[in-house]
Amino acid sequence: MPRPIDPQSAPPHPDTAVAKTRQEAPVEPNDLRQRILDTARRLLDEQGTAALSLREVARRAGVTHQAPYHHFADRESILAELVTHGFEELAQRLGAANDHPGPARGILVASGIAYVGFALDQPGVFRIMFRPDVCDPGRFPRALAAGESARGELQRLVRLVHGGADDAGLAAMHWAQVHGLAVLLLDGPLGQQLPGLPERRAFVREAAELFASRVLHPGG
Amino acid sequence: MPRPIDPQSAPPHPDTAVAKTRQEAPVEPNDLRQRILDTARRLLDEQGTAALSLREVARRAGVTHQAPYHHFADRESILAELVTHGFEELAQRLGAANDHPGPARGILVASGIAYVGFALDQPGVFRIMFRPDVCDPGRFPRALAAGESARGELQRLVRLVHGGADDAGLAAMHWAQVHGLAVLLLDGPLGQQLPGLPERRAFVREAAELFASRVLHPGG
DNA sequence: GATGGCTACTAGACACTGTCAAGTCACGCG
DNA sequence: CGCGTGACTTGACAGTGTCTAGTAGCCATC
Repeated sequence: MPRPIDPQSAPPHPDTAVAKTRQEAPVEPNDLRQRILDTARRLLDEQGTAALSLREVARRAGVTHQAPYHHFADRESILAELVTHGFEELAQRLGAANDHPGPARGILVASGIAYVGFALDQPGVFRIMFRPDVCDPGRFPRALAAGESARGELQRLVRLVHGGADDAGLAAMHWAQVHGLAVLLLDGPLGQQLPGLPERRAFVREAAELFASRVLHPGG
Repeated sequence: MPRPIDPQSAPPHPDTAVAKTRQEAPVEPNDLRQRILDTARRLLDEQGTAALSLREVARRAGVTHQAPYHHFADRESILAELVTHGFEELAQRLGAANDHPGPARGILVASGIAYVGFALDQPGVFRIMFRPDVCDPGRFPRALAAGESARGELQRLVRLVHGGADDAGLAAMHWAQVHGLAVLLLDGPLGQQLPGLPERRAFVREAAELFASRVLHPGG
């Protein structure tokens, strides 16, 4: 009874011999698991969630359609792993922006650029990171935890920028701003208007500066 | 050769006799087309895009799995029709908010509430309105046009609120704010935090007021 | 009143999908 | 040597979107 691996548990890490003396694959350090993840991420970027089929992933990885099931419980588990990694990287990028020295305004702009930059760099993963129907947070606590770590960085940003204030409304406003910008650039009208990546990045910087100038020195 | 209906073309509107003297269905004013759309919308709200199957729609509508193909070219066409209606309703709601008498601040708040309110009222449709992989704007010009009409209302809002200014950056900032708020409330951490609809509406009002107060009286 | 076309379906098939169950094959260990 | 186990393969099943062929009822026309 070769039970499939539990979702989100650590990989078996079996140190299985690298030199498997296979004929077809010259190098292949064994990790089909990693190859599956990479292939899935590429397919996600190219064609979107709906088009991502486990069988296509297996085909591109050069194995049969059932091989992925030895490393992942089901399709959702693969996506959940990508989502988890995505949130971890997002948190790291936001953290780096927050650690940037300088005035609050610079931190704010850097953070916005980091958030939207992540979305532009990894559109496929970003698109499924906020979709409970694709990756149910209840089923995948590790993904949830990674998401909350990213959220923690955003709250740290708010404290840094607003002089220690820990206002939920302020935090929501910042998150909504960067998230909305990312979504509209990826899939909304802003994206249709700005097809090239460099233009998009320039626009993000501009928008972040505008937002910072409006939000940091309120008058009302 | 009973060609299926062109995508996004007007329905045939055949005025086919209401009194079809069917035994099973007592009333049924014939429009299977409308029933399909209603059923699809309900399924979309309940289970999301991935779970929406044409066959399930047909089953719930009490017809065979091929009946929908007489009214829609394919699955995507059904979704595109829902998206089109969604953008039309969104534009109408935004227009009503813009027409509201009173100061700029009130208009701004009403517009934000209208946008996010639409997302909260029609989550299933809202979720697919900004996903080109679900409804390709190139294939469905009517959906694209409806989207641009909503966008026009948002630009009108910017002009109303910022004294005639027609700044693309300002418009993007506003749209990103309300869109991000909607997405995070529906599928993001804000939604997990605020499970009930009344709390969500209250939060939206609060966030809109905060945003308005910050944005309308900048200091930088 | 029979004919033919039309609309609005039904019925069957196909390739494709995710997933379950059962094999297979090399390897390490007693 | 046998035996379990990890890493697959093979085969099957139900469910899906969509293509192709029908067919039942209505309409105007000859």
